[in-house]
Amino acid sequence: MTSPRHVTLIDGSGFIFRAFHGLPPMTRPDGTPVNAVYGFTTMLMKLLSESDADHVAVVFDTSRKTFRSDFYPDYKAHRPPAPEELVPQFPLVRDATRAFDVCCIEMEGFEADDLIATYARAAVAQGAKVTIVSSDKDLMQLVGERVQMFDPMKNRVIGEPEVREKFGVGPDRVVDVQALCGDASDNVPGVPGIGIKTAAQLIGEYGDLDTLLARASEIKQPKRRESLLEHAELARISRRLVLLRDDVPLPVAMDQLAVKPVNPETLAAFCAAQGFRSLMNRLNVKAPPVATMAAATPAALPVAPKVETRYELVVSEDALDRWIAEATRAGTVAFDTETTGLDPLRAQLVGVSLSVEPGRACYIPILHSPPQAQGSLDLGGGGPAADTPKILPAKTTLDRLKPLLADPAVLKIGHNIKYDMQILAGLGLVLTSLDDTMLLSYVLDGGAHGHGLDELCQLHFGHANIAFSEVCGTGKAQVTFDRVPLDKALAYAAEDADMTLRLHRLLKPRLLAERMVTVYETLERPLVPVIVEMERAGIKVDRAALIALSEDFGRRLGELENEVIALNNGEVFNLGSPQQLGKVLFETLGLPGGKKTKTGQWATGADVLEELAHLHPLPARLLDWRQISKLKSTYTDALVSQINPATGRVHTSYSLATTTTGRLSSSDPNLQNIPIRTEEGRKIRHAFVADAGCKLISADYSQIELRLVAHVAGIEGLRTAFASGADIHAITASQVFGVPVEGIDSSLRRRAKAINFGIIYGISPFGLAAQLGIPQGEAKAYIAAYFQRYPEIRDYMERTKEEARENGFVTTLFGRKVYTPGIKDKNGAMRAFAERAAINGPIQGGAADIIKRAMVRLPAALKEAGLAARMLLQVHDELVLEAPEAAVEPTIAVVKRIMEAAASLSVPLLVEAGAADNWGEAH
DNA sequence: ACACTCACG
DNA sequence: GACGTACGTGAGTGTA
Repeated sequence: MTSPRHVTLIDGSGFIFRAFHGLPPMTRPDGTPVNAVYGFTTMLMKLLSESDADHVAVVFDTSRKTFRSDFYPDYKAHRPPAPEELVPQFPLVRDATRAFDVCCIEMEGFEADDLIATYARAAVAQGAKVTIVSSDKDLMQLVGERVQMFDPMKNRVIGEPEVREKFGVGPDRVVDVQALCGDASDNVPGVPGIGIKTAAQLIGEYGDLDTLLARASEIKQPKRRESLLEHAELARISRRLVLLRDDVPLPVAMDQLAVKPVNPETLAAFCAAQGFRSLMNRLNVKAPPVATMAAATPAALPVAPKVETRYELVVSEDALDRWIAEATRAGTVAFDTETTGLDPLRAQLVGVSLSVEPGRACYIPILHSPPQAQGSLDLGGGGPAADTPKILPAKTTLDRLKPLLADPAVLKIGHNIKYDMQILAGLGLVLTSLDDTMLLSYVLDGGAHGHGLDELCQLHFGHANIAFSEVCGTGKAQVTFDRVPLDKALAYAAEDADMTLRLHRLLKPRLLAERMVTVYETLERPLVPVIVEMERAGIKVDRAALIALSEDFGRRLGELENEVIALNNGEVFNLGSPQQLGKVLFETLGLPGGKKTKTGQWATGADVLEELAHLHPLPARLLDWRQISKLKSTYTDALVSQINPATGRVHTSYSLATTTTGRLSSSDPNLQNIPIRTEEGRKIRHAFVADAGCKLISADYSQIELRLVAHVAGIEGLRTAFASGADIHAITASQVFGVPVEGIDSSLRRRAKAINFGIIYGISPFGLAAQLGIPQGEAKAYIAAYFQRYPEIRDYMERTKEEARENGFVTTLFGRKVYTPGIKDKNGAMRAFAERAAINGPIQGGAADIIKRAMVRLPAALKEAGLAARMLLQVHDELVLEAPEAAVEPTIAVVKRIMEAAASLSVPLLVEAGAADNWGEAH
């Protein structure tokens, strides 16, 4: 480890903005704007090739919230949000940095400038020379004997003379001048009436700011004197704002900044993915062929519904090569896989279809057995075997497809491409550069309709796709796709690829037009590979423990059943039948207070049975029976049967395009509703265990939805409550009921908690009354008291409802649309329902955005920290990871950091994390 | 296929 | 004054 001689620190965030505004718009073949990325990449390339620096880092801002905004909330507060076209470029610039194998440095709570100051000081202390690549005047205070700045856009070095020219004083007095003249763009106040010239003159005369302020009364000009005397404190605050911290703990050690040789292949892959062909030529690496941008850019107009179709069955090497070449030339190809089943871990790849222009597609069979001679049923013309052409060997096909799939310069479009990636991953094939028409539809029209391929084709093109059942049959007669005759397989599979391409041309241009680029590019698309890894990882369950639990539950069900039957005077009935139970309770036993459901049946829900429990012993027994029965059938029995024999783990499937709010959903099995609320249920959670030598880590956001309420609705009382870090429900109780926090008992706290939750759900007196078991009038009074104490919540609710009425949707803080159908329904109940959903939308959806962002960022952060931990599960506000036992502590630190920094709100985000051998104890 | 119930956030 | 309500999911069971 040699000490650095020349350290170059690049102000990444500053550069992005200047490049964005300074360069003409450029887009990638898929429509993503990349002009700032291009500018950054060329700058970095030039710098690395021309500079003699031996240590380099690119430093970024993380969020707006820094230690400065803590003591001066207006600091940089009135900056408009970044332009829509710039947002997707932020992560790409970091990708660019990594493609050069250069360190990205950022730290929550500090600006890039503070980190630069810190590294500069450390470098000088080690005897090195420092170059700061930036033109930001805020960094000029750092210039000195061994520190210079370089403006990469103007190709100009900034040393002491240049600083003097700008500020009229030397670098050591720059902060004093800035403190006086302020900075409108950063909201640094300064002293009113004093500009840069006067400031320089004053500092020149008095030496420094403190002396000037102390002797301000000596100033001759009356206005200037009064202003300085009156605003001395403002000047001191301003100095604190502009003075850079150079004592930040170094997030990355200096020696990590050492320049490494660039791997041309990594760099070429990155450039290819961005469509930077000229840069690849400069790199002297063989560029994967890419079509011209014009040819690859999707047509902006909807595709005519009726296009003549030409579908080709690919059974020769020539034809296969021709299709692959065409896809490569086009730079964009729709892609679909056909398999033997729905479970991607067990299904086998049967064939692949491709499409590069509407109406034209091919199907490449990979695993087709000739239709089995099904006795005498096969009566077709000349017999199937005779006209079944020979298909290419699977290995040939896969070997040829592999480079196409891995080629970052060719965009692969799929519909629910997660599934295809799973299938390919099972064969050791990697798919890079992807788009997903299901996710495009979801971000554009989530909540308006479903996002299945068939549904979308019907909706957008009035086209009915060939039904799967038509090809494979239904029920007992259903066959797997490998048994489908090739002509039918071609018609079905090629149509899917064709339609996927058409949908892409229709939907992708809408992203920019409807301002959904950010949601799609930063939350949805990058999540796909992350989810693929999670699903493939699965989670280990203790089979023996579940079986033992199941047996235990079975015994107790038998006992409870006997008791219930005895209580029904020995009259046998099916405990699982709500209909029979209703008759027993309200007819045979004649218990009072029966309610009917909307279909006229006796209602027998848990709330009803709890009411009845004090009149008769049977309902309580039945509640116990129901609980155990649910646990046994839905969890212990079902989970055991879901264990994948090959991995010994359960692999859920996450749906990315199901919910109306942006949440994920989990199925087959659903691992987002594993019991926890009751003692018996928790035992099931204990059966989710870590692999040998590992621990499970559970990290969950504390009160994320309520924090979002405080932030989105701007509720001052809640914000300060969260900032204090104390028990939020107790504080709410104290504020709403007017009792000091020490006087809050569990009952008051429980009521406050129910109101807090009610707010999230779009509160109503009826709902709150039902939740708390109190009269509606009382609930109404609570709500009134809450509104009184937190008046901003009422504005938020009205504002949100109005937004929904105006647009038909509401939006989350990341810009996701949540549709609110029924908001103008003439039926009052329907409308009220839509209104509550509208109020809930930005809250639940915002929380979903935040955890998605954390999930997208986490894998790289773990990798960067050299940690082998992997994400296994997401449960809306919780992430479950598996980590080697020895690495638990550092893993928790990274997970916490990434999750808490996933959004910067006006309230802190808090993540609580624990580790144990099983999920029950880790939580 | 639908209703009901209940597991989770 | 009555309507029917907490928001978002998925799964198992019974019934038609």
